[in-house]
Amino acid sequence: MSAASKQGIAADLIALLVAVNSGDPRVLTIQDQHALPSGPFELAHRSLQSGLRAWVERQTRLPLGYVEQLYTFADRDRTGTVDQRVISISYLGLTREQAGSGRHETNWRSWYGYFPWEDHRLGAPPMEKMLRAGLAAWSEEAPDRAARRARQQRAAMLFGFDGHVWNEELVLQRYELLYEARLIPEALRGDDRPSARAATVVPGDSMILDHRRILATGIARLRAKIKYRPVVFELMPDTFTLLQLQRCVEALAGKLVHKPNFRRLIEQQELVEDTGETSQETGGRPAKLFRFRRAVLAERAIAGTKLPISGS
Amino acid sequence: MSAASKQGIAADLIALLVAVNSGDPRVLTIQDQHALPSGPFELAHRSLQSGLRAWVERQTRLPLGYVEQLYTFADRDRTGTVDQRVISISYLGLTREQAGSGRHETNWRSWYGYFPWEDHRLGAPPMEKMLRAGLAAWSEEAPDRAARRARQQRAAMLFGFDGHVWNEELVLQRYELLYEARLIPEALRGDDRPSARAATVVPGDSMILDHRRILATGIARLRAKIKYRPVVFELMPDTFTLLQLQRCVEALAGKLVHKPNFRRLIEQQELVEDTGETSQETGGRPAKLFRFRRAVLAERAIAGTKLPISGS
DNA sequence: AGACTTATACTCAACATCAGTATAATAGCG
DNA sequence: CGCTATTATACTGATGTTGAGTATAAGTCT
Repeated sequence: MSAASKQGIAADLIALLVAVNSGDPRVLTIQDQHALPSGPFELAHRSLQSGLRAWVERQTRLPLGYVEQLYTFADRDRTGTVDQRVISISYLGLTREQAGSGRHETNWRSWYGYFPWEDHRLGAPPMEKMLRAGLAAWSEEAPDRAARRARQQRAAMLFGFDGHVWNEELVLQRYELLYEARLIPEALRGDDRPSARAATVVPGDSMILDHRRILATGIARLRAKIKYRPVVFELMPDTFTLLQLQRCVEALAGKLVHKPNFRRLIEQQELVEDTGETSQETGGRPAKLFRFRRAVLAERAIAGTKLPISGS
Repeated sequence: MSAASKQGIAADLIALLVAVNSGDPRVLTIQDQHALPSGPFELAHRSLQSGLRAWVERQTRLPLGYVEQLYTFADRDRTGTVDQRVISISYLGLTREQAGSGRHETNWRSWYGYFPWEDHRLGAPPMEKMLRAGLAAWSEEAPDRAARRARQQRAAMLFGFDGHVWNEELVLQRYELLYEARLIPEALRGDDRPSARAATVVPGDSMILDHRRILATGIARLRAKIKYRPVVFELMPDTFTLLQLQRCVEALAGKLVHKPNFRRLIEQQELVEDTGETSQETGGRPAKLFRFRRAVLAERAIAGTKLPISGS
């Protein structure tokens, strides 16, 4: 049945590189642009992943620890340009923040600059009122009563309105809802009708093409993954205190966790080992410095680990 | 940084279509070939997923319920052909088994024909001895003692040797291990050295190109997914008994589940509703017939559901 | 010295999970 | 007709996990 199409479609590899610095999860963007770094997939590459690793490490000199494929997109209506057809294969990579020393100038930016509504560490963010109003208006536009109710329910579930619990993993679904509700600029591109001017546009920077969607996919994946795989450690320095580790998890998850339970789970599972040293920079009692037990990657890269992400 | 490569790379959409029939999970293959149906991605398609849906429904007339993207491959060394470079974007689709009424002749085949070692419903399968021996031999080939131990441990964890528990989700990792250990024919392709002839080749049909890897990816994804999303119901007829549902889950998971607990979880979560009818075909006491409550898709397409996959 | 901050250890209730057992309703058969 | 085999369905107790709270230790800052 196969017989691949011969009509020359181009393929781009897009890298979503994440680091966490002082309680701020950041993504690498191209200087002065809201764009993720990307490069073409070439015939010389042995595989997609090795192709990505190759040019990222060459161009940014970042030590790429963990890398995983995110998603492959080729939507006609969401690239902005209509004529050219590109398949975008996106990857998530975890690293530690360093000066971008590659040929191209790069920038680390907080991902909450693009998704301010995703940070619930200090409770519901201030713009939630605006979100709520915008979504309510969109619900009202539904043709009939049933559709109206369905929209309201969907919005409430995703954003935690009306007693629904906030689920931090639904980043992509929330983004897609806002897109559908035309509350973000990407949804209005290439539409010149006067009606295209949105009544409300929600705060948060947008990105070129569908890069903000890729970022949403990556945040969602990472928020899910830290709960059952020891990937947080890829973002930490060699030695760290348990509170630093907790702050890193909280930064990613966008919500606070219960300190005693967090410590219990980390220690129970023997994910870390004591270095014998302590950190004085806590402001209070000095904290033990720990080191990730790399051995667990071999022991249960597989079997699974658990991080507690619950209420504060 | 971007600027997509202009060098005409072809993209294929590959469909892994799954149905369950009388305790047997099956995949749609091309008649008389161990190959998954695939079609080219064309410029006319609005998106990758809609492209896939279009040609699958046109060519097979199957009602595609649930569809999700699996993975995108472009490995040079695993396609068999070296000259041509194709990006394979694979999708998983759930359906109900029907006569393939499309233009191309198709076949439903048990996926355990390709992965006999993945069926643990009756305990460890008979070929496990052979697997064990093959993997032990591979471990011995390691250069030093540490590497030898690492190989042994990896094999034991993945296959549940030496007191390790069998984790049914690690389908892909097991396949990749067997590939690395050269215990499956795909690993020997394009290698004409005499040493390429494997001492042992494990039972189980292989497929063209890297299709067996795609199948492994799909089985793994599905086994993980049924635990927290109500996707099993896409594979069930309109009404069914709880035991039928259980058998379906067991067929997918490749292991038996505890009946009382299974029933409790299904009913507790209100995933199904009573139709009032009963089935006489049980051979014993007639069983109530249930229907999937489609409403839960709206209620918590999102919030999550749980299926108990534990010991028998 | 005393207030404040952070680290670390321990306790308890609520809940989910695992596994086993008991009873009900049918079919098949001598 | 009554027995057994088979399946459906309901209940029970032990165990483990999770969420949340409290108490104490060891520093810094004023």
